[in-house]
This record gives sequence, C-alpha cells and structure tokens, in this order.
Amino acid sequence: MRRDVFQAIADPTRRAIITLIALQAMTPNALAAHFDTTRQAVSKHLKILTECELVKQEQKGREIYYQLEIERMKDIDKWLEQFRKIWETRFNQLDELLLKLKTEKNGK
Amino acid sequence: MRRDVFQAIADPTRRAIITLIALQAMTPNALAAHFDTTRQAVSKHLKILTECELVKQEQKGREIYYQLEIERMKDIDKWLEQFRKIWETRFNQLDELLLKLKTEKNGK
DNA sequence: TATATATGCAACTATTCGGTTTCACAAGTT
DNA sequence: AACTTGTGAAACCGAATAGTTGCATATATA
Repeated sequence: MRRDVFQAIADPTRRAIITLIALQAMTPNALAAHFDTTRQAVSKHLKILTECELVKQEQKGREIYYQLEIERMKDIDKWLEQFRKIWETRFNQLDELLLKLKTEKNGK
Repeated sequence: MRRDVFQAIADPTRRAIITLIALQAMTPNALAAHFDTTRQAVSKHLKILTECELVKQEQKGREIYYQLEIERMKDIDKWLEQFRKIWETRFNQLDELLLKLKTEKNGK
C-alpha cells in the first residue's frame, strides 16, 4: 500500500479537500458537508492524504482539525519543473523566430 | 471511464513514459525496453495517455512514434498555481518578518 | 510469395479503489 | 450517570486498474 503524492491527487474529491484545507484547517465533519458522500468516506480520503504526508492534524477537544502540508505540494511542482523547462524553451524559440522574421522584414 | 490528466500521472510507469517522450518521440517497442513489463502493457498506458490528450502519435511506415503533448502538462501547473500563491505568500511573510526583526535591531 | 516485425485489441485475472453500513470509543453536555 | 457528538476502524461490495496471454492486421524484407 505504497502512497505517493501523485496517487493522492488523482481523486477529484481529494483534490477538492486539498483546496478546502489549504488556507484553513477543517474537521472531517465540516469537510463532509461539502461533498455528496458520507463522513466516513471523507475520513478515508484524509487517511490517504495523511499517509503521504500531504495533511497534518491537530486535536482540539474531541474535534480534529486537518490542514494541508503545503510543503508536500512542492514535490509535484518539482516534478513539473522538467516540463516547464521544455515549454519555456519552446516559447523562447518561438520568440526568437518572430524576432528574426521581424528583423528580416525590416532589412528588406 | 473518465480520463483526466491527474489520473493519468498517478501511475509511476506512465510518469516515466511521459518523461521519456517529453524530448523525443518514441515507439511502443522502444519504450517497453525501458520497463519490466510487456509491450502490450506499455501500449495500454499509451492508450490512456492518448485518451486524455497527453500524447500525440505519428505513423512512420509500420512504426508509430509517440510524443508528449506538452501543452497538457500546463493543466497540472495551472492547478498548482493556487498553492504556489500560498507558499510564496508565506515565504514573503517570513521575509517581512526577518526584515522587521532586522529593523528593530538597528533601531535599538 | 513467404516470413519477420510493429502494433493494437480482446479476454481473462488479481489487486486496488471509493464507497457504504455498522460498530467502538473518547470527549463533551445534560 | 446517561446522552449526544466527533471520530476512526472493520467488513463488505461493485467498479476500475494494471498486468498477462493470445490473436489479428499491416508493413517491411527475404
């Protein structure tokens, strides 16, 4: 049962949870109110998110507040980096091409 | 059988395929050589990647070259944007805090 | 033409996934 | 002490997932 961040964000409900708790911590009950599923289902999602350390919890009385561990999101960003490099390079190449065309036109 | 980019990159083999074909197109056979699975399994991954338009194919004789449709990767980047904002804000807040501490020290 | 190569698709299988219902337990409230 | 509330865990279920083997088809090569 190896958990990783990419598998965690594959599910749309989990992505929604992540967005909800990104700015402020929330309890499972409060979260469940946002979805068309049971609290238990949300609890299972939170467990998965906890397993890959995307989420941290803080107990307050009998309530447990879950919040996003935003540092983990950088792992995704880091993976994306290699592709960002590619699309930025291509963008620059396009830019140079346009500049070249412009220069040629002016030279004529 | 709803396909989306996040589900596509959930599988580690598919992520590896994506990286391999990001810079140059490759055939299923050539790809399969990189993994410990059958060519047919790779073919299935390519089908999934094609279904969510992460990959484009070009036929050359009896070979089919697959290449990454890098534009689609920006969808992930776009989703990450909201979190990038958060972690940059926090970074700036830390920055301001340090600046404030420094100023206070100098003022003393 | 006969053969080898590159590929996709169908059928099958074991495992995982996302959900539900039921239960147990701890912490507040009456 | 009795009750309510917030939670996690277990057992179960149908669907999806990732893989396999076997087959069909198209293109190149002898």
